[in-house]
Amino acid sequence: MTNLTAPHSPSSSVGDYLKAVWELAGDTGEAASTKDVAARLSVSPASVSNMFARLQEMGLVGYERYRGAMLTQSGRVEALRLVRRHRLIETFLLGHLGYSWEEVHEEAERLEHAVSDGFTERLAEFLGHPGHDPHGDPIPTADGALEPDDSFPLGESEAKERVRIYKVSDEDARVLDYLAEHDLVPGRLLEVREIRALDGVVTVKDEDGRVHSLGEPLARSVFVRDEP
Amino acid sequence: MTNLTAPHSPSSSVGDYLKAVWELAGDTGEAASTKDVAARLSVSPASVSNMFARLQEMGLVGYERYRGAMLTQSGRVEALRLVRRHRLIETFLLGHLGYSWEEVHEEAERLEHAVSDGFTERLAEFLGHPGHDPHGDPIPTADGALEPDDSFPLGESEAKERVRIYKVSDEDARVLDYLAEHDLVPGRLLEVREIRALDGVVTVKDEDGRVHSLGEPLARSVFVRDEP
DNA sequence: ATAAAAATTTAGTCTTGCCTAATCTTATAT
DNA sequence: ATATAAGATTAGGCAAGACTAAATTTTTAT
Repeated sequence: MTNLTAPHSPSSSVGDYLKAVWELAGDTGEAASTKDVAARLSVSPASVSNMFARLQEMGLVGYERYRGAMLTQSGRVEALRLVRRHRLIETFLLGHLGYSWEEVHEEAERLEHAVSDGFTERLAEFLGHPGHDPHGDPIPTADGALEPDDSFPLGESEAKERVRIYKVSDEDARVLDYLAEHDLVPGRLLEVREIRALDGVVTVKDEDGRVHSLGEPLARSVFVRDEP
Repeated sequence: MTNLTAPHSPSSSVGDYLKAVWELAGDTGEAASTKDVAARLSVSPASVSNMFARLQEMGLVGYERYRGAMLTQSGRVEALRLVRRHRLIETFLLGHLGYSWEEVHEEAERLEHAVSDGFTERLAEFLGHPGHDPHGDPIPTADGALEPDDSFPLGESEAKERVRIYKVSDEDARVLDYLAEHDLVPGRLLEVREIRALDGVVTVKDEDGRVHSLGEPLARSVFVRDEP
């Protein structure tokens, strides 16, 4: 095959696996399981076993049979390159092309394998070098540094606290749409009124004085940090 | 393989071959030869024979052994979809991301296989639905119509004619750079002063009164139309 | 402690595209 | 008209990645 991918860039499949391992096990020191990676990539477990072995050959993961895989240093770097691409592309699609939350992930997933590092950096320039994507997730820098994320779900905060929305989970597009509609977006300052243990409903007041009652699924999707 | 390409979209290789056939034989009624396609795609002739047979299976080309391939109606539609993508992407890369002529082709070539039709149309919207790419080549419409191109090389015009630059050949980036620097870009109005048969040098005067003498390689790269 | 369930790996295929080497057709030049 | 050259095709392989089915290991539940 004519190699049209950038030099040193592993194939797009390899990248998918690395990113899946990163998303599942990240920097936790845990290994990602065959089953979880298979589910995330919609691929059979057998394919994952196979790929884990190959990734180890390439020095991108540490892998022990029946124990799962964890990223090596170079695997992490490679994964973060893809994450950077993905988040920059999402930022562009949402901010400039009018994509909805629903559509954006799939397109970005496809594009992140096709663009070069050169494209990525020019896009970053075009976007004004954003530090976070529209969900609030931090964008790794070109040299692989990632802002530490010490946010926690709104559901785990305490009444009376003042918190700032750091990110919103990108798992469910409907949740995202609801939150966006109510202006519960990254950067927003909230005052926690009540955390009801009984049903997990969280009541907050936003900067404009509006009060929101969020059930457990919503409260779990909003990640906040304490505001001094 | 997880199918991440848009529905109904042939694989990226298939698209490359269709585009190559279109670029080589276009609507001329001629067939594209194995050798030419092989050279254009940097692939062995054997691979081309193989693919021609497969493309015929799929109804995308008409193919006769030892005679080459020509696009069928549906092959042409598919090729033009890719050409549309390619030209829109180039327009974006050159106009908004600061790419140079030199870099743009390769990146667009890679991207055109990764983007969906949805992306393409949103990009078109973002760009203001341009009818031509920055070289002047017409961009096929979403429904596969392509503006007829009745331009001819500057070298074949006649002295005293007033002509307008329609497009510049994208074959040689150095030529492109020279022409851009001297403002010999699509849309420019020229008055042909002299066509010297001896060495093929063409002398023109541009809208601002500047006079340019273009040797045969340059005169061959500038395509013009008669200006009434 | 052990049987059953769940997770993982191995083994064997398939498809897409590419390659080289060998053969066959067509075109060209005497 | 025919020998040679050029072009195209066939045959046989290889690699990446995916799959299913069967075998194995680990975990869980009694």
